[in-house]
Amino acid sequence: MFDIDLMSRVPIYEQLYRKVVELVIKGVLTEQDKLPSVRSLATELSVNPNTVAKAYALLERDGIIHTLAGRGSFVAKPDAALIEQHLLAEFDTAAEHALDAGISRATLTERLQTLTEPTGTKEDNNV
Amino acid sequence: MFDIDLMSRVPIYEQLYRKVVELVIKGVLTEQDKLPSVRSLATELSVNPNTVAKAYALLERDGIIHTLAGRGSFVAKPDAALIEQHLLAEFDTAAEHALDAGISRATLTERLQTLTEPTGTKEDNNV
DNA sequence: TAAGTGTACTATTATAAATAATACAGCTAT
DNA sequence: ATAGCTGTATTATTTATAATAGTACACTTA
Repeated sequence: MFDIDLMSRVPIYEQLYRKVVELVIKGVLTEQDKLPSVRSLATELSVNPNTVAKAYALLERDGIIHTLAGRGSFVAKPDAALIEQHLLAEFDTAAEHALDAGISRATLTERLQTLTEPTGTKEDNNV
Repeated sequence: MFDIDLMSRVPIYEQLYRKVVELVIKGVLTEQDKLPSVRSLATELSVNPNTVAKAYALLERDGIIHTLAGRGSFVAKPDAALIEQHLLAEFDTAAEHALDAGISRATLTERLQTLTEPTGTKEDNNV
């Protein structure tokens, strides 16, 4: 579920951050879902509790999760607009790079139509 | 020309690598163009010669540039197909992430049409 | 009260990028 | 030939930061 790559150049705490964001985006984690405790997740991943705590702190800072002292961390009300904005920005960047390199808009448009539909990660409610 | 960000998390040698690739893609650097010498570029960037040498070694390894011992480093025959493949792969990834998040294909297609034309980096031969 | 929660703090270790200082071999122009 | 460029290679050191380790505190729940 929260599998990470210890060999990656991107820090573990950042991998965890992205993983949670991804799970929220895909609807696997929804509002008020409880995240694993800092200590339990650290144990599961064979990682230091501080590392998990750092990831949770960043998620809290960015409003992805919220924390109740002594109770745990929970998924906050997802800000769909924010997430969409982020994904569109990444899309724009990639598209602009391609355009700058001389790849035609038509080529990208065609390509866009051929991409596979999303896989059933969102509980298959997209029929 | 080869400006880099010393504060970035991405290593200087990798920034240099990407910069050269970008300049080749945009046509600013073309076949047989001579790159600055390891020592001169290192001085210009206030960076250690070893760092520039590492970037050049990677560029050589990937066939972006070639080296004549004692003469210097020169831009190799650009493999346009390879570059295009790389850019399209990045485009696909960004698009798929957006689709996975529930953003519609139509939204992305529309967005693609509104993106600005490439700026005049390619010597304005794109009229 | 006991056990679990997040948080905070300091100190230490591990890793990798970057630096520093040389040395070597090939080319080029004088 | 020689001086001054080129790229390359090597070793050691410094620096930055991620990750670990250990502890303590305040809160909540059973």
